[in-house]
Amino acid sequence: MAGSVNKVILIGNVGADPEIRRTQDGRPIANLRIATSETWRDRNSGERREKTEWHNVVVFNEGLCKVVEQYVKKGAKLYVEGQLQTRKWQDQNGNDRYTTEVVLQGFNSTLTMLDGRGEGGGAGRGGSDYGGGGGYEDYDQPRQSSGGGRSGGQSNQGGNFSRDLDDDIPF
Amino acid sequence: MAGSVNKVILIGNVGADPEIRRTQDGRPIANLRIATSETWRDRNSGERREKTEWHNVVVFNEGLCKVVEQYVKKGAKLYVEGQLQTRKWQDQNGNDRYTTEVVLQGFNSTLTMLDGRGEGGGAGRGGSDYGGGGGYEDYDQPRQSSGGGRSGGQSNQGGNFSRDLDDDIPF
Amino acid sequence: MAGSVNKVILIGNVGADPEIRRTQDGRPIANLRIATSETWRDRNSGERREKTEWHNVVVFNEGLCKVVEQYVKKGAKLYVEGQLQTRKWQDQNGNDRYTTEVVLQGFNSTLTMLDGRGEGGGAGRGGSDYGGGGGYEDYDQPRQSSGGGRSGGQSNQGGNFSRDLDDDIPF
Amino acid sequence: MAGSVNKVILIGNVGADPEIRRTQDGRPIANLRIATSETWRDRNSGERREKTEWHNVVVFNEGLCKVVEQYVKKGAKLYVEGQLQTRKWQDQNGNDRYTTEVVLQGFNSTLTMLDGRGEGGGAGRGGSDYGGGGGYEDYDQPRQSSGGGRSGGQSNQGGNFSRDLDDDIPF
DNA sequence: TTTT
DNA sequence: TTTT
Repeated sequence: MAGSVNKVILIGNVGADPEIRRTQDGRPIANLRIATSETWRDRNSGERREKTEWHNVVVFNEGLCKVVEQYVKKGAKLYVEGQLQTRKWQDQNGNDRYTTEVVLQGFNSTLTMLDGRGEGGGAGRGGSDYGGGGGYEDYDQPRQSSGGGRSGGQSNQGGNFSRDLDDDIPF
Repeated sequence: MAGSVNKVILIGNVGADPEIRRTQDGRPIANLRIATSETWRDRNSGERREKTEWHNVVVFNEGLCKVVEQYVKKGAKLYVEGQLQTRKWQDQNGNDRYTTEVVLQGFNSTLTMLDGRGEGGGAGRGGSDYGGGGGYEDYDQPRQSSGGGRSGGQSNQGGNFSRDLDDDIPF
Repeated sequence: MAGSVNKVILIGNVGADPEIRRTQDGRPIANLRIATSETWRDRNSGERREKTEWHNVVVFNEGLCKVVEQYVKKGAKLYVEGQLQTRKWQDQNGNDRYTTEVVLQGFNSTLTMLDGRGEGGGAGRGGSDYGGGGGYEDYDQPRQSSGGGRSGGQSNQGGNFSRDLDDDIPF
Repeated sequence: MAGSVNKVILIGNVGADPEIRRTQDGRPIANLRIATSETWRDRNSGERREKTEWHNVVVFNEGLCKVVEQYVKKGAKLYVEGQLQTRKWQDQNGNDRYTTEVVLQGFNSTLTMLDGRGEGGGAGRGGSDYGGGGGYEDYDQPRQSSGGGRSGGQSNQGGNFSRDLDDDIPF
């Protein structure tokens, strides 16, 4: 289907220390429970009311898994951006069951810490600085370079381009 | 909890004509199935691959329900913006089951038609023009008016403010 | 034009205490400067680099203005959701100039505080509880009520609908 | 700054055939004008009113530039996701001027065609299938492979991970 | 002018 | 199970 978008944006708190597992070939998968909540004042009683929603978040992106592993603890406030995905499974009676998750995988997923908790001071976004994850690693590579860079067929790690304010590009 | 966000944005196609039901007190509820899909080229085989995800969308907003009722048909391409919500129910064996839906309810939900199908040419957004739905009905009311307008206690339907380009506000 | 979306989402810090002005007819307008920044590691030098972007945010929504007035101070971390808007003005030489701002106005604007600074404990979202702002005021009013509620033609302030987990609606 | 988000989402129509220029080292830059508009009914006169907003969109992402070059024409309806960026320049009198643009650059930018115009039937998203642009090229590469894949230092084009429905990962 |  |  041409022209499709599937995006979830959450800001909420992590309900428990994340679980991190590994696939047989060693890739990490992190599972998070994130709570969002709304408060409002009941129109009749005037009481304050609150409703909390719990979200299952699954992180496949390797760089973001490292961020989760190192920094995310119970209670942390996070911004996450991912996709909705429903997977089918069988319960012990062989009945089909469905679970919907927010999946962070691929180039347009993000996880950002919104408080300082559990950190030395850094933060995690898009896997930057963490090695594996579609981040800004080549954001500032030299554009003038002729030998390597993006001209080859193999090195476009994320497809980013750099643009400095003092750039000589006339636009 | 202070500072929480729960937002889903989908662009996709409607899988079937929507069902619209009514509660006992007459409020409409529309249910939609929306498909989003991703295509990519398999890195090894070079084949084009596609994965489709189906989403349950539930519309509680009355104005948006009217839009759905009048304009949304099978195949329509929609933009929807709502919230993730998981509800618990019991299956026939009394086991707890959970279903996650994208809920359009309240002031920051939107539904917009992205093709002309089934329409005379208009579109539905935020319930504008459809009466009940938190839209722009008062967007351009006269700000100078002293008698009516927003000064009363009952008529601020959505809390919008107007700002014209020729406004005399010095900012 | 049918089917248009104009949305900006920012998470950043406020650069200075907000200015709040009033129009001649008494409506408040809040101006905020919000900084977002990206950090990345330079691919060649290995140095950490940072780029900060400053955004002009204008709040027309009355409820959100109250939140700004009461709680937002220099340094606060905010989530804001609004629209892009470019306005034309003349400089002292009579030349046309253009300024692009993030405008919070109307039903799908949001401002949420992401830290506790400057607050007694509350938070501001969509103007809830603050009177004017398209929030959840009627979110939980009794649907069964026959006397008041949403059954009239004039009182649907925001187009919200309520849905409790223990609702008797069969969906 | 830890925990910052700068995101713009637009759905609108392209006002003119895009201009594509190249930097001195050959990288493409596409400039688009995109119109979004709102319609509402004037509360007093009952007339339908419309306000159109024009956005400057600059595409640095190489894969997305190819999509623009090949498929985007005047009148096309697009979904774009990028960042706000204000650049400073000098007018002919040496005065500082500022222009704010929506920049598509890097891993979390997207451009998707929402109509079939000017296309054979395909669509452009995240540069998928178009070579350079942070798309899904390696979405489905074999995870079991030991020789190539993501283990080397050169081939992680976007940092995506694959997850099939029939995956043997126990989660 | 914020923040880390 | 989080947070305010």
